[in-house]
Amino acid sequence: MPRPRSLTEAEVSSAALAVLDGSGLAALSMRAVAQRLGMGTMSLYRYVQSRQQLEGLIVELVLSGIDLDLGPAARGPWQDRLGLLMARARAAAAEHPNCVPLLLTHRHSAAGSRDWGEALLGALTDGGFAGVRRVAAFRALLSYLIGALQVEHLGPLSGPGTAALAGLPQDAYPLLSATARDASALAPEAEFRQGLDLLLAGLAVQDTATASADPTTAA
Amino acid sequence: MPRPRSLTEAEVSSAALAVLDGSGLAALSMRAVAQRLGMGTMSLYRYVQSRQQLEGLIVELVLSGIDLDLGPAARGPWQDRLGLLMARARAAAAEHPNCVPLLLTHRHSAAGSRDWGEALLGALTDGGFAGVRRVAAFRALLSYLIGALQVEHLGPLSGPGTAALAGLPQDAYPLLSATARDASALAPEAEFRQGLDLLLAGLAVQDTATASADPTTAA
DNA sequence: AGGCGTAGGCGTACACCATACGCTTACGAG
DNA sequence: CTCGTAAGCGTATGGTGTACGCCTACGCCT
Repeated sequence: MPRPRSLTEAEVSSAALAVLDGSGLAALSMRAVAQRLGMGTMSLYRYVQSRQQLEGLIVELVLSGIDLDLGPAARGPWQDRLGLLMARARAAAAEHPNCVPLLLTHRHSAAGSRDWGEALLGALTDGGFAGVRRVAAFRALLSYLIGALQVEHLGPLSGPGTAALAGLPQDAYPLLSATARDASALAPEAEFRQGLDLLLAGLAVQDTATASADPTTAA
Repeated sequence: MPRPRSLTEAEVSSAALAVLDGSGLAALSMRAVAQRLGMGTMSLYRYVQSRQQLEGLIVELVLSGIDLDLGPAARGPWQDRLGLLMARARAAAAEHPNCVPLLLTHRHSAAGSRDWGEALLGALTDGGFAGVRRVAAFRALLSYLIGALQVEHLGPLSGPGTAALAGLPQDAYPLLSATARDASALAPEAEFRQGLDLLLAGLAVQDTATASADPTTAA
C-alpha cells in the first residue's frame, strides 16, 4: 500500500559496478553511486544497509556472470573441467579489473561464488579427491586464482610495474630484471594458463583414480 | 645546523606496524600513528610524504624480516630451495596478518621483496628454467603465495567464514559444506605446503635439467 | 472519490579521514 | 649570543560513511 520502490536491486548493483568500472575503486562512494542513480545520497540507504553491502552486490553481480555450463566438456576429463572453470572465473573477474580487490573480501557472501565452488569441487571429486586432499586441492586452485588476479592487476611484473622492475640495476638484480624483460613476451591469458597447468599437472600426479591409466605417472 | 630529527625511519615504520598489528587496518591512520609516536598529526609528514608511503614503510619492514639464508639447503635440490623461500615468505607475512592487504599494493616498492624474488629466480634458474618458462613459473609461485595469504586471512574456508560455509544447506551445496567441514582437519601450514607441493610437482614434470634422473617422469 | 498510513526520498549534521599552509620554536653553527 | 634552518604543530578544507528526522508520494481502504 505504501509508495513502491523505484529501483530494483539489479539497478543498484549495476550502477555501483558502472561507477567502479568507470572511475575506479577510489571513486566508489555512496555519493557517487547515488548520483548516478539520480538520487540523494541517503536514499541509497533504502536499498542497501551499508557501503559493505553495496560492495557485496557488486561482487555478486560480477560473479553471477560466470558461465557454469561446460557444454560437451561436462562429460570430459575432470582436468579439462577444472581448467575451464578456472578460466571462466578469471575471465569474469578480468572484465572488471577494478573489482578484483573487492572479490577477496566479499566473495564468500556471493551466491555465484558458491555455485562455482560447488562445480569445482564436483570436478575434483570426479578426479578421485576426497577429504583433506580435496580441501587442499580446492584451496590451492582458489589461492592461485585469487593471487593470479591480483598479480595481473596490481603486480610488479605485469602492468606498469614491469617497466620499473625491468629498469632495475642489472648487476644488483640480474635475474629479476631479465625476467621482467622476458615478461612482455607472455600474454596474461597464457601466463594464467601456464601456472594453472602446473597445478593441474601436480594434481594429476596425486590422482589415484586415473593414475593407472596415465602413462606419464606410471612407475 | 638546524634542529635534528627526533625520530628514525625505523621508529616511524615500527610504530605504524604496531598500530596495524594492534588495532587493525581500518584503524591505521596518520592520526593514530602520530599519536603513538607522541607527535601531532602533521608532524608525521616531516618523515613521510603521504599515507601511501607510510604503508610502503610497513611493507618494507615486514618483508625485510624474510630470512634469505637457506643454510645447508642452499646447495641442495632447487625444489627444496623454492619450498623454503616460499615458506619463509609466508611465515613473515603471517606474523602480521593485518598487513596482508598492504603487501599486494606495496610489495613492488620494498627492497626485501626484490631480494626474495631474486633468490626465488635463482632457484628456478638452477632448475633449468629460463625465458618465458621462468617467467611463468615465477609468477605462478608468486600468485599462489599471494592468493594463499589472502585466502588464509580473509577466506571463507579458513577463519570465521568456514563456519558459515559449513552451515550451508547440504542439499544445495553438498560438496561445499562437506569440504568446509573437512577443512578444520587441515592446519594452515599444512594446507599451504600441500598446495605448494602441487606446484612443485608440476614444475618437476616440466623440468628438463633433472627430468632424466627423475623416475616419476620417465616415459 | 477521498483520506490515511506506510515507506520512499532526502537535508542536515557529525565524526573521521588525508593533507595544504603557515606559524612558532628548538636547535646547532658561526 | 645571534641567527638561519627545519622540526613540530594549529587550523582549515574537502572528502568520506552514516544516524536522525522531516516531507511527501503512493495505493489500499472506506
